[in-house]
Amino acid sequence: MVTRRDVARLAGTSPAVVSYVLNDGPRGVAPATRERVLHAVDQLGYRPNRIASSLRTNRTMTLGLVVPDNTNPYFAELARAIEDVAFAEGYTLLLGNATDRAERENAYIQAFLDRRVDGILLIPSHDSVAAAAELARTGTPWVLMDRLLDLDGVPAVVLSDNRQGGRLATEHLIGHGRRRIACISGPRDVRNTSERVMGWRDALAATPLDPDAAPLREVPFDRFAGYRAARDILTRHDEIDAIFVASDEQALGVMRALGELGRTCPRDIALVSFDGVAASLLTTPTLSTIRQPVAALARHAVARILTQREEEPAPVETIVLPVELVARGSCGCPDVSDGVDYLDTEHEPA
Amino acid sequence: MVTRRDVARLAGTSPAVVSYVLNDGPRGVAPATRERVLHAVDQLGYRPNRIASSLRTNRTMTLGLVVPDNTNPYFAELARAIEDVAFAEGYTLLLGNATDRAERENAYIQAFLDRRVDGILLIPSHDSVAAAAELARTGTPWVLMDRLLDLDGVPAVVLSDNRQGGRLATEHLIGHGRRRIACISGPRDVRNTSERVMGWRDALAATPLDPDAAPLREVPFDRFAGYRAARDILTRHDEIDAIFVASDEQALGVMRALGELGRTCPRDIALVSFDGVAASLLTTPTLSTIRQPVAALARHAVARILTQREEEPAPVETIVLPVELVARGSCGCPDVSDGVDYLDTEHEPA
DNA sequence: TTGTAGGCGTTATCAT
DNA sequence: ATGATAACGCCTACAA
Repeated sequence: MVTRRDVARLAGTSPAVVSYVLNDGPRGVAPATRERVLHAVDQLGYRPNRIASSLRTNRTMTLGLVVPDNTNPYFAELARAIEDVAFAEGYTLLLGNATDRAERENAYIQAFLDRRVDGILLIPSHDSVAAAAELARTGTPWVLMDRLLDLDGVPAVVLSDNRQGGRLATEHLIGHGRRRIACISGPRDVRNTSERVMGWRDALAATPLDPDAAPLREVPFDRFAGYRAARDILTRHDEIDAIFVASDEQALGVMRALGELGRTCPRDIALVSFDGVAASLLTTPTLSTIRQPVAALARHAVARILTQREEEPAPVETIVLPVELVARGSCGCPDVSDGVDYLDTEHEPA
Repeated sequence: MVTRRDVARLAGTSPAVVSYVLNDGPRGVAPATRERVLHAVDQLGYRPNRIASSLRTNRTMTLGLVVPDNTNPYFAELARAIEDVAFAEGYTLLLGNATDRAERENAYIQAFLDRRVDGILLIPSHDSVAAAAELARTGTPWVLMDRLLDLDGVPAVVLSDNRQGGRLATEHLIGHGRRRIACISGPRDVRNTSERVMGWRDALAATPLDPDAAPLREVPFDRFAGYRAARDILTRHDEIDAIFVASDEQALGVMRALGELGRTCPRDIALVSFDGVAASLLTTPTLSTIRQPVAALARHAVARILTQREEEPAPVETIVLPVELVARGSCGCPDVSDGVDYLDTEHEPA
């Protein structure tokens, strides 16, 4: 391994000077020396050892991200957005998949802490975070994403306006003349989900349906669960003419169920879901959905961590970003029927 | 920050002994002392600093993974499988999204090398890997995954039997009585793709179609490209009655195109695709596909890296794993039509 | 069985 | 402007 020493020797100077050149400071270096150093670095193919540097500076230029399930397209897209902004800031991302299990979530947080990451972004799998105390103890900057939590000492939360999204979706269905609107939502111990349900209830006030008696299923965030819930609702409640689904993933399963039950979307059952993942453009009909501002969420979360490093106080704050209804085919709006629109569609999250 | 020193002081012993206890060696510790140390560790909530440890031992217990696009479900599932086995071995995964760009792929490899990861798993975005030389120079264990490469000094490659897969898929379509079978494949500079095309050509020998003249489109690995290619083929070649699509992602776009063009799948156009991602279970009809052995690929790749660390010689090897045809609705086999099968389906990769 | 000390490759301070 | 040198926290060979 080639170290700074070797470079210094070849350039006829001292190791410290090599650092000054490579780090542009904290002290100046004579142009001639600088030149010799740069040349030696090049010749030897020297690359500073970031481990040693981290030990010394207490910075790893690494961020840790824990997601409930990387295989879920929404988290995949969010992770990618986060990685993009982290990369642009010179950071590398450690990734942890909790696979929806608390122990694993915890194990990852510990692993990240042990590796002295500069910050942790956490999308919690459940309503509580076992490692929260540990997190607070070490003083590592962290933010909670996507979901609220009943927890003291959370420095910051970055999420979408879930309630507003649920309301927008449901109101839009009402605008299409639907009055019997069911809801398929995520597990009850995930807070963003109950917010979406509240939005749905808010909007239901304008319909004959009793918000407290309307069909509601709280099931896991995957297609299979969505599929099952839809079959269950539709076989029991014949009057239903629309469903608000709390995630695109679940909506995919719902569409499959509609097909099997001989119901046509949107004619018999209209649908609006939540998230706005790329896959929502590929169903038939295309999925109307509440788009979450993925890129903006990522930007805020990373920015928050980075500033937290520098300044001292770190005021507690909750950042709620607005969502947007994307009306396509599944709600009854015109579908993108001839490839033209479809071809030109930019599906980069805003 | 609490260090080993603090623990030693509280336990009334020396820092070295603390290490011996925590690492189970290399020397024994008297039971009584061990007890006191463990107690002190617990009381202080001490966690060893892995940065310091890494500097000393030259091991980071971290692996780097570079994928072309984490948003592609196949890579997401593969990444997850890799992470699973790495985690089980006590390793944490650094994730790099190349977003299909060579500079970014390169930047990530460099970033991983600088962080002294214990090994790198690389799914190359293109036909060449700029950082290959660097990789060889540092001696960091690495494996190539998913795609072959014309490259000297690649220590190991782990991939599926792409050609066999292409053949299986096409032969199955022929078994359904199809004779005019087009192919939508990945970009030409991605090698696994051309293998799949070769398999398709192999099987075409049993049909009236001239393998060299049969409709073939080589387009990017995303739905939109698949969509466009399908429209293009179907509007030009009226005789086509089946398509072998080189990835599930592209097949999703193909299905959308079929719908828009008024062709029914599988009646008018039968489809078999490649990868076997979870999403292939949710289309209507469900997608017949060549399933890649994701978990096995992950196991082999990680195992290879881990053994490479320990032993010296590291013989060059190419590990080709067999694929499997999953016959569902899109090829003309019975679809999973009433939820029962569907509900019980285990879609965990084998 | 236990304590001491050298060194991993940096960074940054202190003299020169 | 530059050269030496003391940490950073841990591991382990060596001496006691």
